[in-house]
Amino acid sequence: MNIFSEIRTTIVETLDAMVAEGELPTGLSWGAVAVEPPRDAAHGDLATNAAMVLAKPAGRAPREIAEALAVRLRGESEIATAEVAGPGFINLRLMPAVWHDVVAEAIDAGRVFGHSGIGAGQKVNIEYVSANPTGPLHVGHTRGAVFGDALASLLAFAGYDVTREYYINDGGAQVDVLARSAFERYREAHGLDPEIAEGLYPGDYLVPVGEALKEKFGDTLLDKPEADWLDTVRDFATEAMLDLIREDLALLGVKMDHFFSEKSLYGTGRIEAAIEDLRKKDLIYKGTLEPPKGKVPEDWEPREQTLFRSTAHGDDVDRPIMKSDGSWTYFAPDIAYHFDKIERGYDELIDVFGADHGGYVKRMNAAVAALSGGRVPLDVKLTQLVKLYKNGEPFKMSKRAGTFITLRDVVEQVGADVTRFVMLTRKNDAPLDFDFDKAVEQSKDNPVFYVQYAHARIRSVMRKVEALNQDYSDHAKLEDEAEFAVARKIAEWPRLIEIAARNHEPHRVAFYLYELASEFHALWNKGNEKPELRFVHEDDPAATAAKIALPRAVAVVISNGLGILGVTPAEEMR
RNA sequence: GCACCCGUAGCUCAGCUGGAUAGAGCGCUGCCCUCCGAAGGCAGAGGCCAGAGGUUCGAAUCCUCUCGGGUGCGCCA
Repeated sequence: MNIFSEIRTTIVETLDAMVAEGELPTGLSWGAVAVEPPRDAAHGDLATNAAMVLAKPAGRAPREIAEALAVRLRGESEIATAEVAGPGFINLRLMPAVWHDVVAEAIDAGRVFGHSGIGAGQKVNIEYVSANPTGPLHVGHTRGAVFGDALASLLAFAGYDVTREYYINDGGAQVDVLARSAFERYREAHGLDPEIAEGLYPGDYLVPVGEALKEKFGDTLLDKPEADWLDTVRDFATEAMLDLIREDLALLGVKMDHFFSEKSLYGTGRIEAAIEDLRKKDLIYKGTLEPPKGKVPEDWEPREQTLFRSTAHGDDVDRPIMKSDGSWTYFAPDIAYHFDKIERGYDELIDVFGADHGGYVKRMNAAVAALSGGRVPLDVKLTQLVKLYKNGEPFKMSKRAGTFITLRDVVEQVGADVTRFVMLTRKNDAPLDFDFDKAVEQSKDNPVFYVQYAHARIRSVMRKVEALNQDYSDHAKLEDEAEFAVARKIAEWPRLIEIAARNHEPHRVAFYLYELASEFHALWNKGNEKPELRFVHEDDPAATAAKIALPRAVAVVISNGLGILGVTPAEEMR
């Protein structure tokens, strides 16, 4: 049940009646008619812009339409008052019974409260993390992982059929570098001095890989030329890194449905097939690119390359898909990968990249548009940098100094729940400050705590009620403005889900939960002055039954919201 | 040089695809515990929404330009 869409339906039906009775001209469209929470709660529970958007097409003054519409709306059973205000808004107040029903429905629906049909079972593929399998995940990946995972949960909650996917970049030069780095650790395991040349990965997370290589291969690889061991070591090390990454993701509570290997595209004709598809659409040609303006690379020289005509689909320049030596650029398997996703029948694709990959958005969009013939939309979400702080001081990361912060470091220090929530307290495309100390602070400055605290308070109350053995029903009896404020906020939940899902913005859920918690804490505190607003009345079971429903409904929504964010609701604060 | 993202209270940020007098938190000022968890709550002060034009009943939101910050720009992924 979504109050806003229900009332909108009522309004549209009323407008239809006005047309039928000649009060409005025929041929009007209701598309722009919106029902929203008013900016100022003093205006009412809901507001509609119907009169203003219809004024021009109907050729009537907005306030005139508003008055006529308001008169009719006052006759509706859910509507208590309908007032015309400002340039032609109609402010509505709903009958108390409506809010009582909202509370009852939240409790009754439980974990499916807020589920939406807007997804309509459409298949969405969301690709995230996709870090190179060359080492453990770091903080930047953490944000992408949390964002992608929460977005996936949000879309599933909104009725989409979601696949969570990780693209393994195991086909390029960087996994060869990994192999050489691991080989040095393998030599080290045999008591030889490792030569970690410039450009190799120096991290000691490869030490165990070297030992495992020794375990498996003994000294049989030791004196062989690189050409003999490269494939073997690369596959071994890549698999080890993937295990590491899977462990890291598990620490965060992220579980992928599918890992897709770039390497699996090579030697199977799949890249060629994707490129052939583009070629048929006359989007592949040989040509020479202009050097980039401004910053020309030192070794620039014009080369003829095989190019994808991405400019035909909105890119700024055409992009090379083949190197001058005839091998594919990274972009070619990327095209093939997205072609594969399209062929798997997804209705919509989402890619979550780090902001430093912003330059690829247009070409990916161009590729997907071309390959799917415009059928499949691709939304690329970029996650901005995470700046780490400790005690309010910026925390400098340096691979050399060994102060490189990994996902594991963060989760071990503050926990997965806190990590996830904090990562979602900012829009994905805004930089995020992450302060280790503030993240675990138990005060209202800390939104994680603040929301958890509200839930814990409710659980505490419920334990008390259960101990009293009092009966309680789903039906609330709301009297005070603070109670209605909480109920109104609960009623916004289904609408919020739709907005957040439509915009691919899970951070909205985090902000909403903060607001809901705030309304709840305010009501709780009001119980200090007005004992009748308290939830538990030890000697009056009827009063308890009337008051306990609202906090139960709040707990349902917080629990559902945190569930989308991947955060466990707290039973108590310790 | 070009493209993308960003610019909102002293600070950190929301702002529901164009709505009313632009909202929170921190910080500042003043209040509230014989009471289910005060680990909270209430109230006050604080704004030319970077700037200038434009679109219309109406702009923080859409378009153009300017200024300022970030990111990226062939044979690395």
